[in-house]
Amino acid sequence: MNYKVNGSDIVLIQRDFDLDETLDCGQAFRWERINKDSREAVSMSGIEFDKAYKGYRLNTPLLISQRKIGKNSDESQITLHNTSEGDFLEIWADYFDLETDYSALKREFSSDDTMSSACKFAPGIRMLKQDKWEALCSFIISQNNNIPRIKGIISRLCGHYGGFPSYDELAEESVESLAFLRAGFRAKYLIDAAKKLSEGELDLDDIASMDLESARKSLMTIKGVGPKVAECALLYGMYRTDAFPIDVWIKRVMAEYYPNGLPDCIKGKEGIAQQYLFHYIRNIEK
DNA sequence: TTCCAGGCGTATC
DNA sequence: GATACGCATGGA
Repeated sequence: MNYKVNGSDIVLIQRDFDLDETLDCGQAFRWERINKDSREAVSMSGIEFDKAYKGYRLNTPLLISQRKIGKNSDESQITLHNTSEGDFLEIWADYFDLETDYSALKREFSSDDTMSSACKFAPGIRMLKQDKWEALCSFIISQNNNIPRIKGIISRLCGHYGGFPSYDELAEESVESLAFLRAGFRAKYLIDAAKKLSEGELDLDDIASMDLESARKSLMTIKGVGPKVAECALLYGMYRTDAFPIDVWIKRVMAEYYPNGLPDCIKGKEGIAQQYLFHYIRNIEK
């Protein structure tokens, strides 16, 4: 992994990484695109950028920007602002999955025509390796819900606690005390998940080490966690790339392109492929 | 007004 | 095991 430390910034040259496609594609809900005249942009000490986001992994904040290099290059300069080399190596390199070669991955996927189109449509998608608890909560909230409202609920949750609450904190709450979230019927599910973890009935590190089927079953003992949410918790929170969440959009993909099942070229990486397909089907028809 | 959103619990057959 | 329905909320 190639990077430069420039004062309090970390600078890398990357292909296969677009901030819009990765941070605003429905896998994480705490990233916000910032304007060029915002307070955050000014704090970047005059560094030029095409696009920039601020957000969090659990309770670590980050400001990240992207600038295309040259006219016809597919490379970008990615800058992580106001961070440290320690946080970069311990948190962000892992979070942004920088050790994975997405060019090679997309070549493999592209032996299938639909996957080839999906990869070309958004070549800068990467899987985010999110925190287990944050991902579980996020996708409990996601059920029968739309992305802007998911973001709103999570934003109110973090605003209330001054950061993402621990499961011990959430376990103390009640449906009434969580009314400010306006999460609807999902509030009781969050509380059930928090209680099971807080009381030690479940342990997300244990679940992460289980075989896929046992991990699914274990997660689904939480009220409000069914097949889809369990699959998302495994994929986004535990980087189980063989997990394949099927929501209304992926159902459309299956019906339209894969009536006879998924292609072999995504085997073992179905979850990553799913991210390209999800983005593709949601945006091509617009 | 009705429909829908990164589903799930429950009742019923 | 399959299918039908209700569920909180808010934007289109």
